[in-house]
Amino acid sequence: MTEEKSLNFLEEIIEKDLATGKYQSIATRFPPEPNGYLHLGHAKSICLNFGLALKYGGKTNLRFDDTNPVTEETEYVESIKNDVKWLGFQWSEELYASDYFDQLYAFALNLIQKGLAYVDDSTSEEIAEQKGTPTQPGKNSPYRTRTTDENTKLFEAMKAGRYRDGEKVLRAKIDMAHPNMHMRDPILYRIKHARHHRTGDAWCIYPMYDFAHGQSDAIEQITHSICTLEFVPHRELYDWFIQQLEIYPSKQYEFARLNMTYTMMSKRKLLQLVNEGHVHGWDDPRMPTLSGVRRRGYTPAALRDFCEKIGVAKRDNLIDVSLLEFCVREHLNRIAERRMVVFDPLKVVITNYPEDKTEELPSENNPEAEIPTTRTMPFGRELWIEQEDFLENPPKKYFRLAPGQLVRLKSAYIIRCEEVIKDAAGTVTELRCSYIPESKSGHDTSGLQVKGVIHWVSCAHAQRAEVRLYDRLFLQEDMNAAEGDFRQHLNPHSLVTKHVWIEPALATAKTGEHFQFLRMGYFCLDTDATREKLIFNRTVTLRDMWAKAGKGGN
RNA sequence: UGACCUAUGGUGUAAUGGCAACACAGCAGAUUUUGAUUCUGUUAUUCUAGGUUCGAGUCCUAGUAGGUCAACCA
Repeated sequence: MTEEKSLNFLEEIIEKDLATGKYQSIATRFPPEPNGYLHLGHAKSICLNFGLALKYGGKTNLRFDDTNPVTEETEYVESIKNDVKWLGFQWSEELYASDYFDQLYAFALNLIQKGLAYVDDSTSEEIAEQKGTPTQPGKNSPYRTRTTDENTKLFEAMKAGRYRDGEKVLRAKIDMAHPNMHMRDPILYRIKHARHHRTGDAWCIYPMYDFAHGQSDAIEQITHSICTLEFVPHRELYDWFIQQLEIYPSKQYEFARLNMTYTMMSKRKLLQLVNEGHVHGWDDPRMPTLSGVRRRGYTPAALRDFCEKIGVAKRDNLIDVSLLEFCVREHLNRIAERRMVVFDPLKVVITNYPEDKTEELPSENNPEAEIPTTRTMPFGRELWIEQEDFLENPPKKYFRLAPGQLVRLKSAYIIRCEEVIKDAAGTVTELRCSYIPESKSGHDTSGLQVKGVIHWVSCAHAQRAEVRLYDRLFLQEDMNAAEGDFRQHLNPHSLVTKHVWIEPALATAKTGEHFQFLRMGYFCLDTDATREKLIFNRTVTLRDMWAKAGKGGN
């Protein structure tokens, strides 16, 4: 299989840079701000940055962009490291923008010396006023003409803590009429008397993103600094600092962020969902966070495959969530062991099966496995089957149980429905069936051809468990375009809890294991589960052509 | 009424001036002790108008549409 994969635009740039000898090897970085949990959008960035370095034999740093002490916490640092590792990537160095505070301060002084930065006493409102608008040029600040000496002293005083928050800022001196708003004397440093998660109280001035990011890249000699499209206008500033400071010329490249149908990726709004109790936490299995999808049962391999499949480009996109589900199913189909679980039980009594008899019937764990293994399932006279696997008046191509009709109990026998028992209200409460002894799975000499195969559990041996069924969090396909408050688009049925009957083998299920509940979907043990109370999350449903055709009823 | 980015099936992504392809989704069929998986087939695509060229999805110009930019956030 000669797989001639075409290159994405970043791979093309890198291959060219390597071919021309511009770089001997490449260096990328994944630069999250530790102010929240990572989500699927970050996964795309992680796979990109680490994937590129892996492919071209380079390195990737994990760098925390921690220049704003009031939003950042160590808790987030730990969860981010955990998520990156879980996704399957190993960073070269763990670094922090705050590692460079001394260096960044020196850079600022350098700019002041060159007459390219000044201390401004304007209020934030005044500075906003001076900026102008995209269609109108800005105005120079009255403090723009301060001398180098004055600026140096003032900036040192800012650092020394002689001013309150907001009293002064350090600004670059560029061009207040520049067509790019980011070039209109951007703020370099602001005063924040706040405790930083790593540097504590050592600093009361903190660099802005634009004054920290490119320089951090330069310090680490990042060759390809890859970020999302909204940073395109920042690139000019990024290059300007590097040029004026005469430091390593890292280059910034931008790609389109991930958008997914029925999903929202905004950190701020996700935080709102958590804080307002619409979900049960950052790791709620309905959340698009990595901790959420992990708990739900998505695998790192499936996520990496997904990131590979969605590709990388510069145009806005809205990825169909069914592609993600496809990737998850494809992986789980290979690795998940099969189990039988009855969600809505209907009792079946096999009238010609001895009351005191129990058989241990082998059932294959995974038909996809190279080396097949089996477990045994106890079979007895009384069984639970799924309510929807019986219909008193079945439509044309209904392969399941109906009065007088045959079905196979998976890995067991073929049974025939002989009698339907109902309660006073006319609800079916029990089926009395006969089994065909010669139809035993693996030793079938009955010669019967049965189209329908259903799952079951033995009443005498089945155990209880809770099952949590998840559906999309939002009803609107494109949440970026959704009108009104995003919360009004929440799906009220995104979580449905059921109490089900599980086969005995499931009693020893462990966290991190993946199962396919036959015909019901892929499941994993939830982190809330205990030995006494088993709880399973539905990771994803199975494809279901029958239900899709609307023939499943209900 | 500015600057910048983008425009290929329903959704993504390729095609690097030379036969518009791959995946998902959809539809149809075969196989199947999961109406799963697997396999086969199938529907559907270059924003518009000019230009360059033997030849344009690709290059140029203009238009149109969508997105981004005016935090002491990142």
